[in-house]
Amino acid sequence: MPELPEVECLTRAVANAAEGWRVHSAVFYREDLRDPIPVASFKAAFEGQVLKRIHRRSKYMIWETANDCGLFHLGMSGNLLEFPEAAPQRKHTHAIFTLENPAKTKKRFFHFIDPRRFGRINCCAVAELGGHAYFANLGPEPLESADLGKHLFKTSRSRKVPVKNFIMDASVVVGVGNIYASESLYRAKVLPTRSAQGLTAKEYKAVATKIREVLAEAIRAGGTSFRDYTHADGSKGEFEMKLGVYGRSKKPCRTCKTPISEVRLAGRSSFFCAKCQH
DNA sequence: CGTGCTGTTGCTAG
DNA sequence: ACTAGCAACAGCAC
Repeated sequence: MPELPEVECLTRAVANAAEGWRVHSAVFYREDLRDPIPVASFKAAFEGQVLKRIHRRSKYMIWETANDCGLFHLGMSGNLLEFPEAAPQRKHTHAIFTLENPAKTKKRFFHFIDPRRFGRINCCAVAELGGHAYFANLGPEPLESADLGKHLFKTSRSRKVPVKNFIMDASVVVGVGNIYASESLYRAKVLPTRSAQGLTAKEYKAVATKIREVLAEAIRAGGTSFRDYTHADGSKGEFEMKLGVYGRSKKPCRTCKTPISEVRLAGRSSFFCAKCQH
């Protein structure tokens, strides 16, 4: 499920349900995700502690207690869903976090599910968060970076990779995954195949504006642009973002009716309109 | 049955 | 400094 808008929406939902609640227990069913889960440290850090703040950085959800951070990445197929059950409800449930309200009258169960196991669950001290390997080499948050266009232009001067790969590089800017990379370049009217160093400052300003716009719009739509994004009850969310080009190979461009083109860039499907984008 | 895709990211070799 | 290629995995469309 994960690009930035999906992680942002999920993080807000979890924050609403879990901030101020105490971690009663963290149970792990397997620890061989992309990185091994440090089960003992995680349990030692979190069990019995109150979740003070739940937020997002890049595509990581971060759970903060007074001293520790839990780090969750959903990889390509991960989800963190609330169920009314303390026992696994899905085949690929790898961890269950039982939370308790301050009065100890209610419990909530969050299930970490990830069929492909590209996700991550890790932890570190609050004081070490910024220097953690997951965060040490990240570019700015697009939604918090008002001068993103200037940043992209400056950073791209010696980069020959296709601009689509450039904006997907998390050390350049975080949170632009495969879908929204195609979408923002389509809106900015820039071909994804162009060399990053070939774009002008003006073009990067447009690219930056559209990255921010498309991510904000996807968040507003509830992060439901994905084919298999579902809530715990199986519902899809109330509305779905209308994608301009992603997955629309050979279908008419929504602006000029030209059939949408598809190419592979760095092994990833990439979509564009050969007439609208230059 | 196989084959070739799929939302991520970081390592490797060049 | 920069880049392409690949690896990790399960599920699904064909």
